[in-house]
Amino acid sequence: MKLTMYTDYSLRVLMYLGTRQPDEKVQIDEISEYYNISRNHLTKVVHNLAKLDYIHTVRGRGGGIMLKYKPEELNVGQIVRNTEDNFYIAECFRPDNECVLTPICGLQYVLNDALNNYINTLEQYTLQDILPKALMR
Amino acid sequence: MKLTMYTDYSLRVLMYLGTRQPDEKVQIDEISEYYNISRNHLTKVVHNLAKLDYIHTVRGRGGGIMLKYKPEELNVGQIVRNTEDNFYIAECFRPDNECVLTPICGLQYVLNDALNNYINTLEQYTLQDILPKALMR
DNA sequence: GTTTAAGATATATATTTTATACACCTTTAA
DNA sequence: TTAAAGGTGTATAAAATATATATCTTAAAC
Repeated sequence: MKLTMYTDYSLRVLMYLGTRQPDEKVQIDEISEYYNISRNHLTKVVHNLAKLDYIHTVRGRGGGIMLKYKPEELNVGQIVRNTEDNFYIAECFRPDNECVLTPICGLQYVLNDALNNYINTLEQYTLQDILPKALMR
Repeated sequence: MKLTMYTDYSLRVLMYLGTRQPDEKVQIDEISEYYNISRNHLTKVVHNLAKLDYIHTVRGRGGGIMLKYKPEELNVGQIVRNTEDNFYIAECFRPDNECVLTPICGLQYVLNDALNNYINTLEQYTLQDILPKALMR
């Protein structure tokens, strides 16, 4: 059971931006070098974060990215829910489910209950809570 | 975020056995046909369940497998914890972790908290609770 | 108005993880 | 001795995930 790198990287980008001044523009290159992640891959993560309305991107010379909200306004649970796309805990959660038990078994209910508690826990935290305790340069 | 088929199949085998009489031997072939899963693959799952002490296997002619404990004595959370081997939620949980944030960021604590609540929820259920409401033949 | 520095996007490739297949071994009751 | 059962190791396939390549678009600076 693990989250995708996509979610992992999304959180890291937001954390990176969260240590900066609210209106400070940061370049993707800087972040990719800091984490040692390919620039192209990170660009996609960043693009997705912009689509999700978490960050503001500015194209062209002098551009960069910045948080659109304050760290204490960004909920970790929401971020994970939005960036993680695969919540098919077991076969019975998939669209192509072929398990013959599905109509009569109680597993789905139980796994759903657990997953809800997982997300609910994450929702008790904001980006501010997980921010590194040092400025990242 | 999902469990491996290994865990999924393990639960299914236990559920299958749980609908039978306590001392009734069931063959792997029967289960693999019921679920449409390869016999060889299921054999490994079964073997693992035996190692984990959940089932009793009897080799040789007239053999088969059966639950070693009553369904109400088997905890779903324990089963998942024991059959699922990959709980590396994010890179910072892996032995080969290279994330530079690790020493200073609060993500691990938060993800751990959530995972604990996930497992704790599952631990509130027994095999009896998820058993199919019909006998499987 | 051309150059340069930034993000955007589509497609292809590689890597890793997960699942399955194949082949053969061991055990034990009939 | 045979047949029916589980056990085991290795190889292969499939799926999911991550990365690389290449090229495009935008906009400030000169």
